[in-house]
Amino acid sequence: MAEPVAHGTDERFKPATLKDVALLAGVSIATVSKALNGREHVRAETRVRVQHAAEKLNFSPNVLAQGLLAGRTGTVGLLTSDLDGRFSIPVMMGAEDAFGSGSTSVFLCDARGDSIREQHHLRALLSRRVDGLIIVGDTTNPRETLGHDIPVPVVYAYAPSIDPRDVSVVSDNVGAGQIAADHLVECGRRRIAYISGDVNYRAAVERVEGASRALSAHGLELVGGEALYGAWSEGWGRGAVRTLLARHPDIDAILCGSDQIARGALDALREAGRDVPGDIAVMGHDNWEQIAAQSRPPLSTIDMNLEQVGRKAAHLLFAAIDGAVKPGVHSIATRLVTRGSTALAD
Amino acid sequence: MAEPVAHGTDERFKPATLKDVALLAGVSIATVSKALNGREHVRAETRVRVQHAAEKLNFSPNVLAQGLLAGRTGTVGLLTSDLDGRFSIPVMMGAEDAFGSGSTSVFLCDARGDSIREQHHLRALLSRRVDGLIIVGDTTNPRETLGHDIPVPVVYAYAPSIDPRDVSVVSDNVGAGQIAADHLVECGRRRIAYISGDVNYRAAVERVEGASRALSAHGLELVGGEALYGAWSEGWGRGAVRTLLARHPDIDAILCGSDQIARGALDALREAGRDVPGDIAVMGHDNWEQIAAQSRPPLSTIDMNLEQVGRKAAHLLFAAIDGAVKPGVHSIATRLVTRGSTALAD
DNA sequence: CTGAAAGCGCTTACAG
DNA sequence: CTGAAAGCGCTTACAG
Repeated sequence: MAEPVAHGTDERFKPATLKDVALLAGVSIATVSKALNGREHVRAETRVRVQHAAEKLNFSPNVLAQGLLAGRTGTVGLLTSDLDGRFSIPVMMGAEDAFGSGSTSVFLCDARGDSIREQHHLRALLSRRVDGLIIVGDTTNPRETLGHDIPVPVVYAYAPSIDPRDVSVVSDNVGAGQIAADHLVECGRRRIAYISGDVNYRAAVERVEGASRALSAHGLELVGGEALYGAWSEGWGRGAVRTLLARHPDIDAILCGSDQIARGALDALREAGRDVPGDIAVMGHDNWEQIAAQSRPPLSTIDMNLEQVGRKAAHLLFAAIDGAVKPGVHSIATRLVTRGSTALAD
Repeated sequence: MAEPVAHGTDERFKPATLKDVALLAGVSIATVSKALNGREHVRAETRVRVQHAAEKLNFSPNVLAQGLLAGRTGTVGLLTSDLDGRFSIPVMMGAEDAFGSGSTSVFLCDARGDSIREQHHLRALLSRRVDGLIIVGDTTNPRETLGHDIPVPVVYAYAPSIDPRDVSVVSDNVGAGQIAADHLVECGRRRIAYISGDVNYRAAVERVEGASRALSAHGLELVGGEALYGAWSEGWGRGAVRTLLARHPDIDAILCGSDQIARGALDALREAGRDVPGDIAVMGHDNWEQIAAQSRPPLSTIDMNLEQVGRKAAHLLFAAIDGAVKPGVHSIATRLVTRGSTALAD
């Protein structure tokens, strides 16, 4: 039985090159290139012989060399500030999916919210001659631009660039608030309170804005006249519910700025002996599966379609690589997901 | 004011090359190369002149061309089957961190658990002449090997390869169970029950095994003689607690196979009127921040040090690229994280 | 239909 | 100390 030996640099054979294939097939490397790339002016018989030789040698073309010639590498950089985040990951998945199913490979760089590290990665990516860049933010708040002296197209995803001349893709948070409020009204609710998250997040404010706008359209307004802002936590959700029940015991729905807040709200309502959805309906935002599906009752919420944000960013980047693209902020529609917490009482 | 025009392929200037720098500095491209790379045999004065020219042209060497010469690209492939997962992401973060802070760039590929897609990505990665590969699994269960006719070194992370001739890095799940049980015993608990997850997961079984072993060392055993296996969900945690309280009302601690299960257990205990940690201590596994820190009380748990798993995988890959590496499974120690749910009753 | 040659951007012996 | 030449692996006009 052979000793299990790990590969070392020395023993490892180099991959076959055009030259090797040419030698084996008994033709020139130019002919091999043409035969393998489906170019015309190659005799069918020759082409087959070359293909056999290539297969036998397990030949796969060196994409670096091709890229050097073509002036295009077929690579893009995905520069995130937060590999950790629940929100940036789905955006990256969408982008990876859009690129990876084609012949574009993506370089992953995590700047960890540090602009020094971002510059480092940016330089490395440009040295590798990526064809374009996607910048994935860690919050919905606008971020500073990378500038306009970068020699390749750039698309900002999730967090838009603060500079309107850049191309950005975001979820439609105003629309999300509207959809949520409309759903509650359709479920027959009229006394709707809003427990929002951290007021410093644009998403928090925009979702409230959308909800208020939708209620106005129905001749309604938020209970208490405005949303309660706090933190993106279950604790805040629980606390806010207690406040709310004391001040407005007759509410029939609570719209929350996030699923985590909603989860806290559900727990506090249950502990206060209020029935959901019979007595009070509850909704969240984000469609964080692990939270929303596991709450009691399961939570109706808004899916921000983050994978779509990533896919759209990828497509815009392709377009920009191929030519000009209209700058500005592209907004992706969100989607209602109904679960038990807003079930109709029929 | 200038019209905001997005870059198109045509108008975009090509990055400067050695030739451009040579022209500007009035020397040959060979001299530029030597000057910029700190090679000797260049007059100090000349070197400075070249450096100035390079700066002026914003020159950054084309790493593709360098790689073509060197036979090394300074890139690695990170092939995951599950970009979605709470567990694979931290592993990837660790690997990205270890590579990215050096001069290695990482290609991200998500196979989405599909072996066709995995083969597709594998081929693409090899065409790009990556120097090595890290395969990140989606569960702790061993996965099939990629084989041994791959021309670059491969390291498996999180999910080990089923083939002992491969190099794998995993968290020490047996050790995790031991640490958890030891902690409960140190907190003065003696009647410890175990609510595990899905029995088909190796991690579930190994954690139980570690806990049982640690208890034996203290002359104890699990309440009921064995662990309760179920699902990785809060619902299972709640249900199992009810069963447990009915059968063994005198337990003083519950060790759970995951934080999610523990979260369910905590909720059920509260609703049954049992005090945690006064009456019963509760522990989880995974240190899933969002769950563990937000439970009532906050949850003591075991951190699986997944970033370390990723970092270790990166270092092993480096070693393998530079020469031979001892095959086998490398196990990363886990770490106790104490919060309120096991606070000492003093 | 086939192949020799030039060239993508770089580095490295080797002459001068 | 400096530069002309060869070569990494490929593709693309251009001769034959």
